[in-house]
Amino acid sequence: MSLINAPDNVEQLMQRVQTIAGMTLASLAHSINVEIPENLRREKGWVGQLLEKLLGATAGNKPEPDFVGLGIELKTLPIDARGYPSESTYVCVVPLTHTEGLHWDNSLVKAKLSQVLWIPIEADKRIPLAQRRVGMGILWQPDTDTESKLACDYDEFIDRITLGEVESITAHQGECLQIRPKAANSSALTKGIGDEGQSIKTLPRGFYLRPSFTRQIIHQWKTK
DNA sequence: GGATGATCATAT
DNA sequence: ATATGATCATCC
Repeated sequence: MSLINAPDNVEQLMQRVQTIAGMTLASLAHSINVEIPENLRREKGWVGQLLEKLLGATAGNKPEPDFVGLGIELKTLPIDARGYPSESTYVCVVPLTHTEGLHWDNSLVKAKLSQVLWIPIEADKRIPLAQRRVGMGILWQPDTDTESKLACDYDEFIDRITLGEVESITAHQGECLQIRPKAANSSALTKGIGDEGQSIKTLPRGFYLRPSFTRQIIHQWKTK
């Protein structure tokens, strides 16, 4: 695989983004000697990892934005036949212990969502993976109203976790964000807070952005 | 058909 | 086990 350095500045990053826009996953993978799987069934994160390599993302699996120096998080966005996101977007792991004093302003969710480079990717299952094209990236920041909605969701979730209600949180809660399991399987457990304040073993959870949320981002971009 | 809960690959 | 990259599979 070829080695691509981290971009020095936003302009350089966006120039790379523009260069790959319109290209197929097969040609992009080939350009850096990455093998392309038949489908994503066993490699669900393959597209995201390909884009990280192409654009020089550096965070790896560390809990921080992908382009640390630029404060930019990279997210691929699977786009359906109608031109809108078809899946939720994973943000980061949900803290399930030591949640006292946690709030939006000192959260990892805020750090990651303060500036996101969304890369739309064709994801219609009728298109073979190799032939799917990459769209033009969108450098996005939440507006004031959007950020307060995110903050509201986040703080409510943390409140419930602190109160020992983690096991009764479902994906129905939250306007923009939701909490869902994020684990290798249903027997992977982590430490959490029980309903009597005791330590319990529970499923690891992740924060996700609802498709309705990312749909708005795409919609705003299309109509501006 | 869409959303929820479950799962897959990889690195540390 | 925890974190990243996400999509899959099933149920409603």
